[in-house]
Amino acid sequence: MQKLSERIGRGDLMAANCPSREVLKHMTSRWGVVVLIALEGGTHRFAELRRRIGGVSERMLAQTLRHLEEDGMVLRTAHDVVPPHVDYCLTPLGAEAASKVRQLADWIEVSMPRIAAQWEKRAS
Amino acid sequence: MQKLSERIGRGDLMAANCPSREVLKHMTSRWGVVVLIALEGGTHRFAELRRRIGGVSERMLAQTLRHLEEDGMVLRTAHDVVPPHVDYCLTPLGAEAASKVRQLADWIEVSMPRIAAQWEKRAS
DNA sequence: CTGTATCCCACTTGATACTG
DNA sequence: CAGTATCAAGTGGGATACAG
Repeated sequence: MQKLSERIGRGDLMAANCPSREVLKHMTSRWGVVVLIALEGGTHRFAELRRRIGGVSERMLAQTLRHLEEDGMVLRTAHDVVPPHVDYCLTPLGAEAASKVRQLADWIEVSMPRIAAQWEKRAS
Repeated sequence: MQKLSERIGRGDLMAANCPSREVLKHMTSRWGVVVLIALEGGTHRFAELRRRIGGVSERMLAQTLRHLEEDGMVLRTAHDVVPPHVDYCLTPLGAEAASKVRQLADWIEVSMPRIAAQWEKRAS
C-alpha cells in the first residue's frame, strides 16, 4: 500500500470503501481521541474511564472501545467474577495511535490563539 | 490554554462547546484531510481541486474549503474576471495543519497491515 | 467557472430503560 | 459493574437544479 501523500491526484484517494478511512474515523471520532489519550495514562475500568472522560454516555463509550478493540488498539480484559470487572488498556499499536492523535490534538490547542484570531478578524 | 494531554481527567475535556473540537472536525472531516494534503502540492483552482481529489461533490468541496478558510488554514484568492477564476492555497498555519494530518494518515497507511491482521483474526 | 439553494437520507449520537 | 436495546434527535453528506 502506497502512502496517502503519494496517491493524491490519482482518483482513488481515500475512496468511500478505503479501509484506512474506517480507522481514521475510529481514531478521530467524537470520543475516539479522548479514549486513546485517556488510556495513555494506563489501564482503566469501564466506569473509571467514563468518570475520567466526563460527558460520554455508556453507549458511546462501549461503542468507541469496541471499535478500537476491533482495530487492535485497545486490549479488553474481562475478569470472570461477580460483579463483573473489565480492564481496558492500549496495545503497542494503540500506544502509537494515541501518540499520533495526541500530537494532532496538542498542535490544535497550541495553535488555537492563531485560529481564534482569524475567527475574530472575520467577525469584524 | 493547557494542552489536551494535561487536562485529561479533570472533567472539562473536549466538551461539546470546546472550540478546538470544531477545528479537529474540520481537519479530520471526510474531505478536510484530503483537501489539506492536496493543497500541500501547491495552489489550485476549484475545478482543478475537484478533479484532483475525485468523488467530492461541489457542495462538499465548497463547504470544506470555506471551513478551512474560516480557520485560517486556506487562502482564497478570487480574480475579478469572467468567467470567475479562484485560487486556493495553504497559509503557513494550514501548511502546519496539513503536515500534521498527513503524518496521521501516513501512520494509518503504514500500520494497515497490522490492523488488517487483527480484523482477519477476529473474523476467524 | 465557481459556487449557492434545496431536498433528502443515512448515519451518529444521546437519553432512557433494562439485563447478566 | 458493565454493558445492550430501543427510540428520538441532530448532523454530515450527496444529487440536483440554479445563479452570478
